[in-house]
Amino acid sequence: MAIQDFSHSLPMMLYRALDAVMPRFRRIFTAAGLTEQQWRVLRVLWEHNEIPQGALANLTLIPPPSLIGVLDRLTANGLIERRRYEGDRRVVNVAATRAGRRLEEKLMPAVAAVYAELRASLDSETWARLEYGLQCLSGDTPVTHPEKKRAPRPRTRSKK
Amino acid sequence: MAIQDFSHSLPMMLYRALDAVMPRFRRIFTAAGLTEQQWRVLRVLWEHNEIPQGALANLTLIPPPSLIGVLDRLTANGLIERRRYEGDRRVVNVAATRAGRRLEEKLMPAVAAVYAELRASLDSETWARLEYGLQCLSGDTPVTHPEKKRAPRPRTRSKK
DNA sequence: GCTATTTAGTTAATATATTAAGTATTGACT
DNA sequence: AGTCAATACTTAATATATTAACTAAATAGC
Repeated sequence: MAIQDFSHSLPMMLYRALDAVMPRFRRIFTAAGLTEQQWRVLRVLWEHNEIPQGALANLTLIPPPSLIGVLDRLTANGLIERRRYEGDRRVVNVAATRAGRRLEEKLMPAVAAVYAELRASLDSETWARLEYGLQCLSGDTPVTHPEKKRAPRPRTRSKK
Repeated sequence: MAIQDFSHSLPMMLYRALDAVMPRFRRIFTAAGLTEQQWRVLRVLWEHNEIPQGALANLTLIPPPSLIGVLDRLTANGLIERRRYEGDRRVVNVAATRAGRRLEEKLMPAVAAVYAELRASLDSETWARLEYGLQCLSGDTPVTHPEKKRAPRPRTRSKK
């Protein structure tokens, strides 16, 4: 018996989930002339006014060599700007321009709506367990366990 | 208050999970001179002796325009071959050559080992719930519910 | 029988991913 | 101060993704 059907392997299930989920979002920002990676960069810049390029690569999951081109095109479109950090001249900081920031109000409502719709398509139990499993895979220590809600911390025992 | 922290959005969690999981597999088949997409094609061909290109695109999640090039390179390396199907001359069937099939015995053991290792890194409960959640997202009616069993629904493969 | 439409595959243009190598700074060390 | 290694980014080469348009073969309708 085969070790595992390829289509039901975890990586393929992850890819299929993304394939099912992303198109709905993509429609929104491609309509605004953005690619998915450009969207990710802006999304991060709205949360961090100014951020070094390396940190941006980590948060967007865009590999540094790819990020170069993404930032080039965003710069060409006047949505971001790069500023060399004087404290360490190897570092390039990135920030959204006013035009870049304006896109937040223009696009976030639609994206948030799709996200709410997506979330509503699963019951909250399934959603929570899914997030938990994904965090485990990512090596990200989850804070909440889907099953046992962490009891409100007992006052008598402070240490584990 | 922000609707949702970008880094904890479901799409980014899915991407991070893949980023965490894939490198371990990738090392194995890049060592054999295969890219990830080439690997996926072969993986499917080992399960289906001969398969039309469209079905191959669906199973590998490689978009048809990309598949062209992937198959070109696999053909150039003597690992697969394309045969036009005489019953419907629009169809191109793809099959692994002997050299392509030989790679299965060469690579599967290592891949299976990594997969077992991956699976062992989560407890089986978490794993089952993760799979369930991913199937829900993919619009794939799950056959097993992590908690309660459910009757399978008739399943139609819709694209788009 | 002939046309319009659909299907399976392909090509083209632009944007990204992947890997390796290269550059400029910085920091550590002798 | 001078060398070496590490850091942050960049460039280069090849492989894929995405979208639209295009071809050939099959099918539906009339």
